[in-house]
Amino acid sequence: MTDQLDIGSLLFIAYRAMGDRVFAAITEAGYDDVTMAQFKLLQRINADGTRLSELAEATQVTKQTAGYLVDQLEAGGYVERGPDPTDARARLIRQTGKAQAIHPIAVAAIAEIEAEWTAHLGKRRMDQLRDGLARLREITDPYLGR
Amino acid sequence: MTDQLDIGSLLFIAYRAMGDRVFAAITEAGYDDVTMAQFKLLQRINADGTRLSELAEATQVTKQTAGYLVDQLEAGGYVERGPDPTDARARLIRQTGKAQAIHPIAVAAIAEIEAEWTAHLGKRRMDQLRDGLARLREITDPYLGR
DNA sequence: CTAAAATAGTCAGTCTCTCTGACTCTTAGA
DNA sequence: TCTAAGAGTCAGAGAGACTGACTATTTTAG
Repeated sequence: MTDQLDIGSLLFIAYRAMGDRVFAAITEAGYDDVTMAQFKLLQRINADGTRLSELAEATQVTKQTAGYLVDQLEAGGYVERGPDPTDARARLIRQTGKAQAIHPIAVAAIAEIEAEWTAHLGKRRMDQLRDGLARLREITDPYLGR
Repeated sequence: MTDQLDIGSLLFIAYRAMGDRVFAAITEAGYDDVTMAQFKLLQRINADGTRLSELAEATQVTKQTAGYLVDQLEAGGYVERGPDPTDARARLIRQTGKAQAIHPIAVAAIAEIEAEWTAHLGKRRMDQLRDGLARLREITDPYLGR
């Protein structure tokens, strides 16, 4: 059972390996008050601002959980809540400059890890892996039905 | 940022999609007292019995966390703790028949999801995906250095 | 046009998982 | 032998996730 893992466990092992290292890079760069859960949420906020419900759906947590994480990000100065001009019930969550500064750090860490993975798998297999995962997202990302 | 996700997020989305469904299948089959965290641990117990430290390392949690989960699995009748004949400090954790009965349910659920994924990607791309992930495990699974 | 239903978000409470730190018991090494 | 390392447990704390109940606004149906 240990040697022949299912594809789900294989996905998790790779995800975890990358996630831990990207997160470590961000922490080491001085952003040590952002947690993994907060960072995942941050990644799903787009430039025009994103609603709490959308973030909750994208990250597959309840609105309450998303609200809890946004509270913390707001307290840390990473996001701002503003009104949504099209709907007075809703509020738009936007990244601040502080949050945007994290982006290049994450990108650099990801590039480094991807380079290691490419060195191990070879460029062709790495491209196939990325392509397969991107296509799979079409049927596995609930948020893509937005 | 939402449309062009990094490979880490892509891995997570696919993992989550599979994990949720396998877990739902197990729950629906009546094993509704097993949690996701417990199931992940269960998957890493091999036929000869596995030490707590090994489980902790394989699932990337502390020994305390692994112990907490094993306590619950033991209370639910899914695992048993026995002595390790080769080392009196250690104990071997073994799956009971009840835990083994979960296995075919998980396998069936995984097969169903993989069939859907194969239908979407095509057999060639699916095989490449599985192959890529398995090879990646060589450098991303800390437990493989056992 | 108004009343009912749906949607966006918050507040309160709880539970699970995870961690750190301190401890015991056993084994292995100098 | 006796000291260091390893296996596991106990205790305490915090993060993140949930359900349920609530307010305010928008949409839909009659």
